[in-house]
Amino acid sequence: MTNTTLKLLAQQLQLSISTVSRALKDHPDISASTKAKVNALAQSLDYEPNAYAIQLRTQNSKILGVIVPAISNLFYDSFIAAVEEESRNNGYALMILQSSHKPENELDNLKIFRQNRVSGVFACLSSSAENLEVYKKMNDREIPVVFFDIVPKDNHFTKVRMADERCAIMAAEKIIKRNAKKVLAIFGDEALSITQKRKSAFQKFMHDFAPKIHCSYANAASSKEAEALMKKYAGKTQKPDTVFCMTDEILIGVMKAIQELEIKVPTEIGVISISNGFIPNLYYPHISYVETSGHELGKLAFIQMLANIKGGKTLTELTVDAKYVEGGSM
Amino acid sequence: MTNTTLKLLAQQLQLSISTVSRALKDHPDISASTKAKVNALAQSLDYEPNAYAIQLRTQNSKILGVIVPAISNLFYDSFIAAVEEESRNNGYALMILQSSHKPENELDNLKIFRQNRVSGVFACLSSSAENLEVYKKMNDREIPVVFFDIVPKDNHFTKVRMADERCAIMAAEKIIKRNAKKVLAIFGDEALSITQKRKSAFQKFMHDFAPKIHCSYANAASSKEAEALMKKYAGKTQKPDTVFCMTDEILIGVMKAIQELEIKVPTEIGVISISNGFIPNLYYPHISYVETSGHELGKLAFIQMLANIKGGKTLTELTVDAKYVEGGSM
DNA sequence: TCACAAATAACAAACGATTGCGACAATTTT
DNA sequence: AAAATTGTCGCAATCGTTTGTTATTTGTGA
Repeated sequence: MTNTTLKLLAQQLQLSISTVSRALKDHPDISASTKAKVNALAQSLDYEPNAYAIQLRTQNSKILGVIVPAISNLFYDSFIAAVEEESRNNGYALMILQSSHKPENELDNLKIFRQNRVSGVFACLSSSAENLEVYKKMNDREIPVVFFDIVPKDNHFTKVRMADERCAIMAAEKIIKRNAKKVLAIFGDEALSITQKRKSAFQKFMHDFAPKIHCSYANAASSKEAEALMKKYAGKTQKPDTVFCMTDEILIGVMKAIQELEIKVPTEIGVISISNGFIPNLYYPHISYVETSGHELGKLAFIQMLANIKGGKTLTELTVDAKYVEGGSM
Repeated sequence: MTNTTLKLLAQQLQLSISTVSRALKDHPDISASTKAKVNALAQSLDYEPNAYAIQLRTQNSKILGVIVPAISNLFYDSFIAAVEEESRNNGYALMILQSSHKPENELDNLKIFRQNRVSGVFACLSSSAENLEVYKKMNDREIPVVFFDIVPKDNHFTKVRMADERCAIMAAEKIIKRNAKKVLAIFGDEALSITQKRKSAFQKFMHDFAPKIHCSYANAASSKEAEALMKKYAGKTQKPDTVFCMTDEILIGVMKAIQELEIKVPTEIGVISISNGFIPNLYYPHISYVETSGHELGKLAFIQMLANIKGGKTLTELTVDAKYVEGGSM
């Protein structure tokens, strides 16, 4: 079946294309009776405007692009879910691509976005190497970019992220309150700015407010690494009595080690993490965590995007605040 | 900055638009020297063809649509990740929408897909009410639809899914092997065809090959429900010695109950589930499961889509086989 | 030198929708 | 009754690309 077009409707009604077009959008120039006829036929022929023709004309695609390192990720998929919801409510559709942590994919994806003339892009940097040139190119094309979660240092971009420093500090506060003596703090991929922020904030806070607590700092880029680290430290004579996990991945690895070694939580060891809550609540007792909500972040990002699209430039860095959720592991 | 178009290139080179267009795609009509000049300028002016104009001309959008009940789902997001990867490798981009289990969203989403003239749609039914009219409409428009996971009964569609009956039977086999005496089998949303298939296959198998084993069947649409069910059955005088969980959600609920009641796995109770493996491996001991890979299914779905797009109609139902993964819970 | 064929590039018509402007009637105003 | 206003609608250009057809140049053989 051939698609119904304005042309087809016009022919059948013995009207001009422009009249049909105007009738369909309730233009005052068109008489009520004509409008009725046009609408009736459009309905019965199941007319649906061709989005491509419209965008070619109007230069406005009503499509937003999203780049995440990986879709299969508890944080990002809740972010995406939120953005998708907001988008649909506002008449936008989403085009989602994953960089798989590879800069070359990131470039490819951005190219696809440019070719499809998306109205805006939500981007999460995939690597430490901030090749911001491409993003500047997007700005040249007047395609707004809203960075989320892992954002560039450069101040020329709109950014939304969790209050990373606050998260780390909240965790540190709880650790101090627990009267910990020896802490193992495991952070994520060292190259990422988000890791650096959290780590330095955590370190500074512990140093300033609890210099007597002995802290061991480590980085783990995967579950496996975290598991190995935990096992190593648990084997030492001076075992840690509290462990801090910066990400879900790390928490999973740490818990694998703890379960395998049959260390009791929270009596033998306290556990605290930064998470959206899904993983911490799978364990028993539930792991206490500082909540970072991908959902909240998604909503905020969308608001920023809309502001960017409509009102021109709004170059700011906004953060979503965190809150502590008591499990039973501290 | 205004976007570079063929027109602009043509003006600067004192050539016609058609010549520039042909030069860019290495058409034999154009001389090598002209091609070189055109390519050089296109490069330096960062020319990128307007996807909308192309699609308007060629009626081919190179965009595929995906509808899932929810993006935040361990199974679907691995499916999406796989499809996305295959798509990018084949020059397609993905438009992803979620129905949030609401039929009205499903309709809205399909409308968006039609308006954007996607080249094909991957769909997972969001409800028991199979309102297939919309999908027939897609077929009328010659937009191929590949159903995945939760598929319609109708044979006029292309479908890929897990070998649901096999999954259930494999689990049943393991339960019999374990010498279970009393089994609690919890299935998912009763209205879904996928649930019905798994349940009836499981029931029939248990009935035929182990009629002496006492089985209790139940349905749980959420984690909470599963948790409540497990607690209820654990409180009975005749406690189940084995529990089967059809989904990750159910497993999560069941494990909450088991952990809270401090029931020992696998000595006091055996646990087996159907999953992609992520959740089962978080527990200790690992939960044994029959593996259903969203990744595999995604790859298969993409192959089917490509066949549909290129070779016309291929109306078949393909299934991805499952395998049993030994944890330590049986 | 002329005719004839390649080789090269321009013309023009689509694809489907939007929109400023002008055309023509019917109606109102003076 | 002539002029101005209003209500309806059509014409035509435009967005950026593709592609069938035609026009122009260049080179070849007789």
